[in-house]
Amino acid sequence: MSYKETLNLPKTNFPMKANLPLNEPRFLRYWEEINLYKRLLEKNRGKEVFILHDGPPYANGDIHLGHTLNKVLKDIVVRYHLMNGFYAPFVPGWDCHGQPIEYEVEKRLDRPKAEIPRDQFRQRCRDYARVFIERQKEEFKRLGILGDWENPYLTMDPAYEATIIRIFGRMYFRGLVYRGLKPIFWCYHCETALAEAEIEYHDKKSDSITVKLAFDDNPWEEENVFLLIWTTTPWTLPANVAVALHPEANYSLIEFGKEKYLLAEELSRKLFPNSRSLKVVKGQELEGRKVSHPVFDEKNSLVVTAPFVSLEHGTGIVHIAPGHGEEDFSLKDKFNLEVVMPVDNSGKFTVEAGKYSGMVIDEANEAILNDLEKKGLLLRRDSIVHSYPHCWRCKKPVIFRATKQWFLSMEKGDFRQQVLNLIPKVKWIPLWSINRITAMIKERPDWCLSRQRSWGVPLPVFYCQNCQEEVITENSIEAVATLFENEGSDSWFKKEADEILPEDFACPKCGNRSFEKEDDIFDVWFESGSSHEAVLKTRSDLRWPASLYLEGSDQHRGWFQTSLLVSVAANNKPPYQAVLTHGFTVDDKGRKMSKSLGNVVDPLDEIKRVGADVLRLWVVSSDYSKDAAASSEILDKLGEVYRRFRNTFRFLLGNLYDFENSQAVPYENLLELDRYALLRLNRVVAQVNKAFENYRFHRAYKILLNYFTNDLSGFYLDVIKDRLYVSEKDSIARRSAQTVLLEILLTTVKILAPFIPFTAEEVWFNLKPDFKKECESVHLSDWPSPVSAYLSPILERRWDVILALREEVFKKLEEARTDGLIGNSLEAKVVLEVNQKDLDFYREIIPLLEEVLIVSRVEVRLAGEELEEGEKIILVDKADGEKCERCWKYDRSVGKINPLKKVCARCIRVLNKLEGEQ
RNA sequence: GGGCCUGUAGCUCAGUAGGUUAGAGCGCACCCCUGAUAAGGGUGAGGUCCUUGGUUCGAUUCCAAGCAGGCCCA
Repeated sequence: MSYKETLNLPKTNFPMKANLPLNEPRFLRYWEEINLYKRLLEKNRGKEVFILHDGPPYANGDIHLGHTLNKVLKDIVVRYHLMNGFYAPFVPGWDCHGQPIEYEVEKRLDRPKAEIPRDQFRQRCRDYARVFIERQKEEFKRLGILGDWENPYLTMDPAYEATIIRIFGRMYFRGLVYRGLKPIFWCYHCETALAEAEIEYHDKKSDSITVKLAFDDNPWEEENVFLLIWTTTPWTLPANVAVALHPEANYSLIEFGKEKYLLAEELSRKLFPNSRSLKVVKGQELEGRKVSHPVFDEKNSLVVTAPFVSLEHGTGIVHIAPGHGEEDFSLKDKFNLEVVMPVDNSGKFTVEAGKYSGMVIDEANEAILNDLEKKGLLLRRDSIVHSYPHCWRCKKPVIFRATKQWFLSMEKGDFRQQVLNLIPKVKWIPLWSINRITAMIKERPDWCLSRQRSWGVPLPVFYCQNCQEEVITENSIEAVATLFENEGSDSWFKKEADEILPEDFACPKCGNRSFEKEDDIFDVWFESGSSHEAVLKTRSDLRWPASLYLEGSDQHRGWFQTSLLVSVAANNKPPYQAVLTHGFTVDDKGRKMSKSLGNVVDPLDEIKRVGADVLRLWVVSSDYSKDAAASSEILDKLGEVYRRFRNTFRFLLGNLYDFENSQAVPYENLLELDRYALLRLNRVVAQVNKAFENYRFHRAYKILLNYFTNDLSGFYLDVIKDRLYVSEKDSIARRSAQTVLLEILLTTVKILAPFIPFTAEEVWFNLKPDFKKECESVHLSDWPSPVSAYLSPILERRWDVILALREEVFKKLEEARTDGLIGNSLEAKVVLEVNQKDLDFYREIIPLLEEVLIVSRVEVRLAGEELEEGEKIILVDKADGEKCERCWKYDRSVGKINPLKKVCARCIRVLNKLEGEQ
């Protein structure tokens, strides 16, 4: 006969199989229906504010795993704060302007860009950005990211654009902004500036020349001494202002016929194998000397040193023209070099180039070489095939060319030092992050704010048509800002200067009233770097400064830095109180993800395969302070972890099917084991809370997983099955356990809610309304805090002993199992032989031990031999009596009371009661 | 090439303020159960703590160099 139907077995509709890809969208719809985000803010209105300010992703392409890592971490922070009673709005944003979108739109044009009016082109860029904003929005929502998705901030919003203008004005009036030269990629065929991404590298055959330059103030004892410079661009020689040596390298003065040459020692052996070295000096020693100019007799050239000088090609001495090279330009400040740039838009030399004026650089190349030859300065002329930048449109070689740009100065008004002083006021997580930002601020050059592109916010600068003065005044700034606020920045391209400026606006310098508009737009980093101002200060529900910025470590150069610079320049304060940095996503071998390696994990695929909650579990299981490794195998393993959490919830739910709040047992009346379970729960809550406070989510994850595995599945839930299933439904033994089960369930489902919001909500759905205290969503519930009343050192010490004993007994039971003595542990009887002093303790807890060890009987007796205190001998034997067909325990009473029923005395009592009820 | 960071079991992570046999969860192997069942339980095997030097009575831990990888520069 089966007694199964007389047991209280678990019942629940919570399925074992999650089918997250199919079910998660249901919860998304539900959250939208109940307007969860708004409700959460309502709940905490007026409470302490916590602002996590979202760093805007670029509005291009689908989200990848890096976005996933970033936004899930943010979401956990936000949800944690919301459940903890903080007013924690989360306004997501997008970075909308910029070259990549412009490039994509340009690629899709059916006619040349020049034939399309600027505002129409910009409209296409705007449409393009919109498409991806909508796409990414849905993708982020699908990940379970909670936020104000109805009202995200966009850097292309008119109000946002207006803020950019006003901030620029503030920085300008503070004297931090100036106009200067800087070399950029330039295609003189298309007559346009090019961005890095518009450059293709192809092999090109170039001249490779070695030029002799005499020392102006010959420091050598020898006569006829020349320094040998090497270059592949003779046409840049008119712009020469310096020659650079490597500071650490050795330079050798060698004898060649009647002349003596100076060049890098290791290269001299290659170029002049049979020559004699007269002297060797370090590059450093020659710094500050002057040599004759390669082109203009009346000028000279300064000897400088630079670590980028190559000792692999040429002579180890390079010609420096800050107007035509980025590296060359970088030496400008250190050596106070002039930026000479005698080339116009079409690649023609200007009057500045003297006799070469009017020549296109290619013709000039020949002329310059001829002149060098005539003067006897051209030592060698070869050609070289090297990788050289080419224009993506016309495919012709491009040049580097200095043009007028707008800069934020790091030095004016002691700005750099001001920023450096403010860095320590921010909390940087992890700690090393402060070193990185500090080093970068220390070293960074002036910030070039201007770009020669179409898709962005125009620089609000006017130029007087009469005196050429650059005009930026309070009035002009406000006029532009207001215009952008009302009509967006496209209006800049639709209107003439006089339509934008106030009516009787006159040049402050000459009084003239006609102006031209600046053609350049802002660097997009300036736009995103202004977000704290454009978003936090303009929305009534937000607050400046932000409580936290949370981004990948690359943002030390990017957003962390640009935001800091903008904020200090405009407000004299950092825009954030704390900055949290995370690593990058890599594959399971620690390598970066790339299509060519074939190791890319696509979050959208994984959502369809394993679900967002499993993906979120991956985020949480990774230590974000280093790189996060992902692969489908790693995610599969997290699927296993997920099932542990899920099945435990299922068990908890199943055993509460007949429980009501009114049946809860007061703490004082709980069985000891159940009180101990509450104690453990509270230890876990305390540990988890500490981990959350320090943003150590992977620690919280581990604590919880260990708790579910060891404390719950491996111990408490396993042990109390007997009580739950076998005892009378309404017995105190059962209700005591259920009381604690409910507490465990409610506590853990809340704590796990930020990690796995979908599953937590699914659990919540399966809870009786009675348990939920009218919370329609687990996310609207309050975060659990530890209950100190549940902690008891005495109880804890007692159970340390019991659990240690349990471990020892389990080893013995396993031996018995291997020997074939028992199978199920209920087939066993455990005999403990102990020291006289321990006898009472163990005798007293025999019933507890029988339950905790899940054996049919425990006997305790005095050991026959001498034992130390605490020492014991554990014996395992087959249990006496017969197996009770109801509770499966072995007992001598089985079949004794009623020979027809093979059940034990305890079960008879329950059965009689049940029959009596019927 | 430079700055910052990372490197502990197959995987994800603890840990050692320098000191007996370096831990956990997962995975794996073997076993039990069949009343959490495409579940649950038990036991166990896995480690030159990246490498090499140095400091020390003693180094996975401190120092230096190197290797591998990541981010940012050049």
